[in-house]
Formats: sequence, C-alpha cells, structure tokens
Amino acid sequence: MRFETSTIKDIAKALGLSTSTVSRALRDRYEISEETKKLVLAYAEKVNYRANPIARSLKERRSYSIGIIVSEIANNFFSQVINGIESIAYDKDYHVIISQSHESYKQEKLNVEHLASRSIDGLLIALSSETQDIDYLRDLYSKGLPIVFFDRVPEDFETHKVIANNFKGSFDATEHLILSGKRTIAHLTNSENLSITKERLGGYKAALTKYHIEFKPELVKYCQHGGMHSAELEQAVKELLPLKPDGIFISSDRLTTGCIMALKKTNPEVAHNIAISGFTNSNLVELFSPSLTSVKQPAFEMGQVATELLISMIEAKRPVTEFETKVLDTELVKMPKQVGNKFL
Amino acid sequence: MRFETSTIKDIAKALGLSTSTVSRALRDRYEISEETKKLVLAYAEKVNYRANPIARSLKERRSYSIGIIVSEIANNFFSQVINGIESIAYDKDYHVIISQSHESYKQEKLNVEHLASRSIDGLLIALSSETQDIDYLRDLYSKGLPIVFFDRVPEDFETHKVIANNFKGSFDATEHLILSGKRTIAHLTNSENLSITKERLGGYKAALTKYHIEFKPELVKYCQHGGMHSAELEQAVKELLPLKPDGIFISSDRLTTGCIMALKKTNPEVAHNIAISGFTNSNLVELFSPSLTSVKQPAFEMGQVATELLISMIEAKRPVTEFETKVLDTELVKMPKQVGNKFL
DNA sequence: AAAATCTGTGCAAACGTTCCCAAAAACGTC
DNA sequence: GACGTTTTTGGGAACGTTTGCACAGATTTT
Repeated sequence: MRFETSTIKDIAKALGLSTSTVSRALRDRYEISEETKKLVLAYAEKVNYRANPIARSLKERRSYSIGIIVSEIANNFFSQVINGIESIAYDKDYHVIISQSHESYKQEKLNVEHLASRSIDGLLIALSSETQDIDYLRDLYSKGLPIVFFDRVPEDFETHKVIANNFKGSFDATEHLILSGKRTIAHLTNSENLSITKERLGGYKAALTKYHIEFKPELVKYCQHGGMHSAELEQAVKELLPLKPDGIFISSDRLTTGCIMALKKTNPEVAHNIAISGFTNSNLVELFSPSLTSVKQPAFEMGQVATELLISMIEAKRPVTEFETKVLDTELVKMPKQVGNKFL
Repeated sequence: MRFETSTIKDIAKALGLSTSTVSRALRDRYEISEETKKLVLAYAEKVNYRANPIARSLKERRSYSIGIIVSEIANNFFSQVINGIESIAYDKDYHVIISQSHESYKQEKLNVEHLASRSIDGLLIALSSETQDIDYLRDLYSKGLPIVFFDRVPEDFETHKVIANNFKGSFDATEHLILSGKRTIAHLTNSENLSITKERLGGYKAALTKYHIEFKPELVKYCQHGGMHSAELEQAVKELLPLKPDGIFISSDRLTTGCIMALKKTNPEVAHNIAISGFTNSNLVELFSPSLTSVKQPAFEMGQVATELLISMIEAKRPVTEFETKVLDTELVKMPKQVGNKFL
C-alpha cells in the first residue's frame, strides 16, 4: 500500500540534469537559464510532479503547519474562527491541525504537547475554561514556538493576542435588557480564570452603574466547566431563580444555549418570562424559543487576524519583541418582536 | 525563531554509542542489551527527547496522518463524526487534518489534492452535494491511497463504506408524521447525486405505501447545494406551500434548520401548523420553535468505525480486496408535547 | 592577451530517522 | 586455545529536499 510519485531525482535523471538544477528551476531561481526552467517545468507538469512536503520540512526544519486549540469545534464561534484561520493559512500555504480541549486543562496540555511534537510552526490557542497554569506554554514559547492567543487570553504572557471588545459587547447586551425594562438582571458566566469572564463582568457592571442599578454579587453565577456539564447549568439556574431575575445576561456561546436548555427543562413555566441576552455565534439563534438577544463576535475576522499575526511571527527574521493586542467589535443582534405568547 | 530539540545523534554522542544502537534501544528491539536500553531510555527521558516525526515520515514514507473531508465542521453531525474519528486516530497515534468542502465540488477536489500532496496515509470523506465526478478519487485510490467513505458514499467504488440506515431512519420519521395524522407530507431533500438522497427517498416512499398514501413527485424538492444558500431553501418552501402540506420530512441537518428558518422568514403564520421531522444531529434541537421530530445519526460511532476500517487498510500488509459497507442504526427523537400555541 | 566578472550548472553535505550488513565481544564446546 | 555460535554494537546508505561552494565557459575589462 504505497503511494508512488516522481521526485526531483527522477526529473533530473530524465532530463540529464543535476538535482540542484532541477530544484532551483522549480523554485524559479535567478541563476537558472530561462531555457532550462521551461524544460524542467514542462517535464514536471507532464509527470505531475508534487514536491514532497515532508522532505522539504525536514530540510528546512519547519512543517508549514499551524496548530489550533479550541474547546470544541461543534460551537459556531470556534468553527467560524477556524474558517477565518483557514482562509489565511491556505493562502500562505500552511495547513492547520485542529485539536479540541473540551474545556479540560489536561486535554489541552496533552494536545498542545502532541502538536508540538508534531513539529508545528506555530500555535493558535483559546484557553480552556479550566486552565490556570500556563507554564507549559511558556516553556514551549521560550524554546521558540510562536504562539498567538485569541478569545481566551492570559494576562501575563507577552505575545500577540486577538480578542473581541468584550467590555462593550457586555455593556450593550446588559443595557439592552435594562432599556427593555428589566431591573433584576442576573449574569451567568464562565470560569473566573478566563480573561473574557473578567472583561464581560466589567461591561455588565458598567451598564448597571450607568442606570443606577445596584450590583448584587449573588446574581452572578460562575461555571467552572464552561457549561460542558448540564448539571453545572441546572445548578446555576436553580440558585438563580429564587432571586427572581427578570433578565439574564449570559457570557458565552455554550452557556447561552445550555442555560436556555436548563431553564426549559427545570422551569418551563418561567422560561418565557425572563429576558435573555447572551454571547453566541450560533446561526440558529432565530429558531430558538424563548428567543434572545445575542452578542455576536467577529469570529471569522478574529481567526484571520490571529493567523496573520502568527505567520508574521513564524516568518520573522529576528525575534519579535513588539506585541499587539487586537480588539475587534462585537455586534448586538436584537431579538425579534414578540407578540404575546406567540414566538414567530 | 527555531525550535531546538535533542536528536538521536545527540544522545549517541553523549553516551558514546552509535545512532543505530540508540534508535534500536528507543524502539525496544530485542538485539539491544537491557543495560544499554536502560541507559538510553534514562538519558532520553532526562533530555526530554522527542522523536522527530518528520524524519521518521521521510524514512518510512508515511506521515501517520489521516485526511478528513466534510462539507462543514459547523454542523453537529460532522463535528460528532470528527470526534469519533479523533478518538480512534489519536489512540493509534495518527493525527488528522480536517478540510471543508462547503458542499462545493471544486473545493472538495482542491482539498483532497492538497491533502494528498501533504502525504496523508489515508482519506476519510463524505462527498459534497455537488459532486458527481469522482474520477479524481479513483486516480488517487489506484495510486495506492486508502479511502473510506462515510455518510455520503458513491455507488460504484469498491472500498469500505460507513453509512447510517437511511432507509429505516426515513421510514420511521415519515411514519411518525403519518401516525400523528398528517396526510400531505412533503419531502425536502439534498442533491439527487447523493447516495443518502436516494436511500432516504426510498424510506419516505415506503412509509407512504405502507399507509396507502399516494406518492406525489411534486411534493419532493431537491436542493442542489444542500441548503448552503438560503435562496435555494426559500425557493423550495415557496414552491411547496401552495400544495398545502401538513407535514414535511427533511433529509439533512443543514436542510432541516435551513428550512425552518426559511419557513419562519417567509411564512411565519404557517410555520407552526406544519409538522416537521428531519435528519439532524443538532444538540440544540430542544430549543427550536417550531419544534420537530429528529432523526439522529450515530455520528460518533460512524467516525470510529470508518477510522478503524481506514487504519486497517493503511496498515494492511497486502492490498485489501474484501470490502465492507457498515450500516448503523439511526434514532428517532420525537418532538415534545405541545399545548396550543405554547411551545415549552 | 591576460585578468576579472558573470552565467549556468553540478557536487556533496545536511536535515533526523531506520535498517541492512558487517564486525566486535562474549560465550560455549571439544 | 582454536573454533563455531550467539549476542551486542557500529558503519553507512537511504528517504527527497535545499543550498553553499566550486567550476567551466562565455563575456567584459584593463
């Protein structure tokens, strides 16, 4: 079961040239005469020559591949980010290897180390909600592996980062609830470790402050596992409902859908009486009942920007020392009009 | 920006051995004395030696990587399949490279050829809805690239295949509509090219026949692009509604959600009066309004089975000539009770 | 006309493995 | 102690590239 392809050697032999000449002709180097180039190119075309990327990688000590770590691909936010990453990577002739942490620190570390041993040239990562200790990343980074963080970024790590304007997104979503008359607004959010958690909490608080609504810590519920376990969500809902919230602002894709699910399951009678706004990039949000106002992140662009930054690091001649944190704006998609109990 | 790691050579030099001895010791060959093995292993551990997979690939002429082609990862069915694939692949020390066709033949072909040139050891593929000509796959296959098809499989291609029991799944879904009193049941389905389209149409027809309901071709609508364009779906809905269906059976994930979306957008007043059943692996289906009865495919298992078959082909000593088509059962998840207009 | 420069090409090493083959060391047998 | 066997080790080629260097021949400069 083996794959046979023609190599530079074959071409050289067939044309009576040396491998170096063929190699240089294929890479269009100035030293080779136009005549020879044409000859080589024509023959290569004829035998459908494809350079062996493995040999090239070995020689050049790089793999032209980028590792990606997300919590799960079955999440529209991340799959859109991945699409953005691919759009740039493929253009620049990199391929991508996707790994999922499933919000587990252990899995994340395992995957990163697996990728690193697969000689990726760089890493794009959104931290899992469990992750606190990123020393293993620091290690790899200091050994020369370029890393760019997106979405969930660490505070104390000097490299490029790409995030959404979480503060503003949260502010807008919370304000929207307030403007539609809600006053007891709960906040369901991710693990406290995550950067996004802090930023989104900030936006939520700021909106309350602007409208002179008192911030009540008991209205904020954290989910350590980012909503990967339904029990976690049902618990949060159970603790929240006695406080009679008339609105909930939810801070991530997974949590948003999970929370609505938990609400419908445990307290169907109130599910429609609580206004919900939350971060989600689901393209099915229009189908949801109860409906909700969503904060959409520019996921595709985030992927693109992160990839551009990463590739610039990979291809930099000298170590990069100036780092950027790109902040992209979110978009508030208001829920459709709703008439009585009829959700159209 | 380079990654420095220790190599077999380094170990050999440090220990005063030859590279061959070190290599053999690391691979635990019988020829090497226990003593030397211990020595080498301990030192390798100490310097955190990681074999360079690229060098190994070059030498062994295989990459320990598997290519996957799906139409899109932002689709629960496919992302679950991918999880299944990974669960097996990682165990056997393969890594996977995922590519999306976005239901485009051109993109699919491009991706496959890109993967092939990246020296994958095997390919797992679900055909795009546009694909009719699979000669390019035959080519690769005849050159020795192992291929296993899943979900959307070609008829005339001798290799392993993994599919759901589409006939039975469709039969059950259609029967469920009939048993809940529907008599004018439309069928919205994928491109006619696809294997799944034919099989699912078969199940639909069989259910109608069983209950003595006449099959009307005008109630069947095909979507060439698998619902990737909303215009396509809105057109189908527009053509279907004048026929006054009281039920619709939809034959794929993307189409199911797309159709509900189109219904709500163009004819919100009837959206709740048509019973819907359809293939979908969405984990958000409980949130949908209108609600629907769904046919769930054993996606995770399909991925696992396909990967096992593929790896068996890759690692086969002699060319494989006996092929299997594994058929896995679907599961019908009935829609929840609904009280009047209140969708809980 | 000799020296310097420019063009185009080839030789050979290197990237980090694996593995065939040979050689050295250790052991047993008569 | 000479010989055959077995065990353990090392040398070196190979996988398919890329690239520094050398060199031959043509062209220009002095």
